[in-house]
Amino acid sequence: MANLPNKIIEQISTNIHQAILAGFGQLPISPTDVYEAIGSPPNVKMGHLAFPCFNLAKMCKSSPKNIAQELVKFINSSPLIKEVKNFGPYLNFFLNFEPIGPLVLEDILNQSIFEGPLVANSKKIMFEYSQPNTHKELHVGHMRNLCLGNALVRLNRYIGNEVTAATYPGDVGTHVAKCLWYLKYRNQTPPPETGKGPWLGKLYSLACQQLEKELGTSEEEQNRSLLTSILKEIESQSGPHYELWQTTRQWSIDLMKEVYKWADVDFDRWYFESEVDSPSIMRAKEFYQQGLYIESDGAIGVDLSQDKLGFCMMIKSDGTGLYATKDIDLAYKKFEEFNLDQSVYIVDTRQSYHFNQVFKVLEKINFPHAQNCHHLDYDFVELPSGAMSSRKGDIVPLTDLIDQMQNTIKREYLSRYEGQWSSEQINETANIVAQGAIKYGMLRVDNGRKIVFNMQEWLKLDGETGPYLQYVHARIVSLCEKQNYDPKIAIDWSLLNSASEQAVMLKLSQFNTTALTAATTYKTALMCSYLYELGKLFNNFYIECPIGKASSTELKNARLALAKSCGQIMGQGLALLGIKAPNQM
RNA sequence: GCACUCGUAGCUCAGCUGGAUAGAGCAUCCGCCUUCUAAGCGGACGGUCAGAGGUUCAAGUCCUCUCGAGUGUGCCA
Repeated sequence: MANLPNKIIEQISTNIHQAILAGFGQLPISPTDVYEAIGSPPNVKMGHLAFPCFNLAKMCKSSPKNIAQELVKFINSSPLIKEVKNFGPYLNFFLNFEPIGPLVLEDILNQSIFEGPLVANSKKIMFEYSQPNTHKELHVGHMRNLCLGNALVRLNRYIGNEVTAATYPGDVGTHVAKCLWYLKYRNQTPPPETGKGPWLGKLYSLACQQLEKELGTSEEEQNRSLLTSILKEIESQSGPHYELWQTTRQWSIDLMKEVYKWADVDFDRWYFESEVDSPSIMRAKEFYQQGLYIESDGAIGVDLSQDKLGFCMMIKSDGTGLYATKDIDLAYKKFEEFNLDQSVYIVDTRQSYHFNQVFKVLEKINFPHAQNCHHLDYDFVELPSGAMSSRKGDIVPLTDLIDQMQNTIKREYLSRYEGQWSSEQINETANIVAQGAIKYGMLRVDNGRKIVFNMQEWLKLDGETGPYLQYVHARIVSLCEKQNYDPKIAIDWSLLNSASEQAVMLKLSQFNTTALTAATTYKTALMCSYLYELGKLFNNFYIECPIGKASSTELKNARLALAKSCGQIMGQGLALLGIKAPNQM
């Protein structure tokens, strides 16, 4: 059973629906329609909730203004409703906040509001995200994908879906061969004791530059044949290059694991490209024999020109496969292994054509789940100078961002705790705050918009940032501690009657709705702005409503409970974005 | 050429399936720590939502066109 995400609106909407039945008789409008139509008036002076009467007016062939005027007469009194007024075409509700205590805040305080599920039918969804190449350096661009994927996994689990998180590292291909070529035949420096992964990534861009330089020289021919033999050895899993591949591949994987650990990201399944490489060619050949694929110019593939998707090549004229070949095979594997309802690929928008081709091919070869494959595209991260390129070495390494962020946090903010806190605590806090800043920065921007990465901008931590939200949480934790918050004390919710208190309450009631929408529309930015708005409302309440010096103990307790609720939601909301919330900062 | 994405304040971005007076942050300028964390709060300044048509009772939001930016488009991934 799914819980409706907002109990206040649920009650109001049944009330409105009954009023519609009483006032206008049977109309094709359900309580759910009413529930979904309810919104907020432009300001609190006009009410807390609004029901627009436009659709109703259409059904009744009357003006929305008249409908609102009529409908207001049929609204039954309810403990939740203080006053109903018609404002032109709208029916606006002024709420009584006392019942919101037991209805919403107590569920937050005892955490039952987080228990869900929020979806009626749980789906088995796989999110494939983070597809870094081994033998290349991880850069800030990879971070957007990682943050987005992880947040969507967390959000979808929260609303009640059964989620598998998968990663698909590219551990084979010409980039690997180039890197190994340089390492073995050109490199002079020994690998460092620590940080072999980033070091290897730097060799890759040196390799590209070196190969470029040697074009047209006597070395060119030999380089080409070395690259081919490296690739062949890896494929046949034998020879010195294969062994070199194994150890260096592990260096890169270690780096990925380190970053995933830092980012608090866990994968249920690692699909390596090397794992699907040769099976995918076998499968492609079978499809060719079955007549599902055709031959064209010596290559094998599928003609998708009818669908304006050109020719999707599956086997090159030299007999090897491509990216698409592997993705076809992988699609089968995923659904077979996990019995999925839906498979989501989180890959940047440059891959849209590729996935359109792959999904169309799946459809043509009668893969039963073709319709359940979805490419979630997002625009990529670029530098002020343009797109990042590992090949040219024109990237900002992820480790640079993390290090600089942590140093800035320590220097600008945490230095004040020196002597008070242990250096472990300072480091740990810097780590968490850096995580908050980076993740929030990546998640707050809509998927369709590109991010131009500028280090100076990213190191500024005022205003709408992750640390702002973490700060709200830390303040609340400290507040509850200092004022001795006690969950067992009964609260008189009627005492919370100032505008800033009520604004926080109303916002808190919208948490699950936001989580549900963010999860199902794949828009993490919705949760980001929700939490930011909540944070601002809390800060406003914090300034306006003293707790330690409240006029009565009852008022103090009520405010403290409100603050505590806000802290719970903030902590949970940040957790759904994959962001930790420190107790002190 | 064709396809997709984007264009909202000086800069960076919100704006829920069309709904009431388009909102934040940064920057600039004022004010607020002998009171619960000033990584904070309040205020001021700042907009022909790229432009033109259209659909609608209602358009930043939907449709068409124009302009501008980006990406992709058969043997890379």
